[in-house]
Amino acid sequence: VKSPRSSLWTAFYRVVARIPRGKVATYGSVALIAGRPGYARHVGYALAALVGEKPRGLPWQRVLGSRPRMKAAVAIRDPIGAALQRVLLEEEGVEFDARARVDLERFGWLPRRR
DNA sequence: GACATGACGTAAT
DNA sequence: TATTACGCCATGT
Repeated sequence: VKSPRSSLWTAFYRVVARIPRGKVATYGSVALIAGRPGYARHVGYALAALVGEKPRGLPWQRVLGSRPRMKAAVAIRDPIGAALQRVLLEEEGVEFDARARVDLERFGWLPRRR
C-alpha cells in the first residue's frame, strides 16, 4: 500500500490535527467531519503512512476503530504500532478498560461547530 | 474492466 | 460477547 498524498489525505490530516490531547476519534467520525462519509477505510489508509514518522507531527495515535456501544479500540494490524499507540494515549491521560477499549463518552472528541 | 487489498463500520448470527 | 457477512471506496495489478 503506497501513498497517494492526494487532497483526500490532506483533508483527513486537517481533521486529525484538531484532535486535542487526551481525546480520541474514530475513523468513521474523522471521515464524516472531513466531509467524506463512507471513507473510514481511507482515513486509516492515510494514517498508516504516518506511523514511525515525526513523533510530534500529526497525532495519529488519537484515532481508533469504532466498537459497539460508544467504545473504541486500537485497530492497527502491526503489533508494534498498536502497542506504541496505546502507550502514547495513556501518557496523555486516555484510559483503556480491561478489554483494551476506550469509553467515547469520556474520551471521545466532539468537534466544535465553526 | 475485473479482481484483490486495506489502522473501517454496521448488522446479523 | 465473539464471528461472520456485507457494504464501502481509492489504489494497484
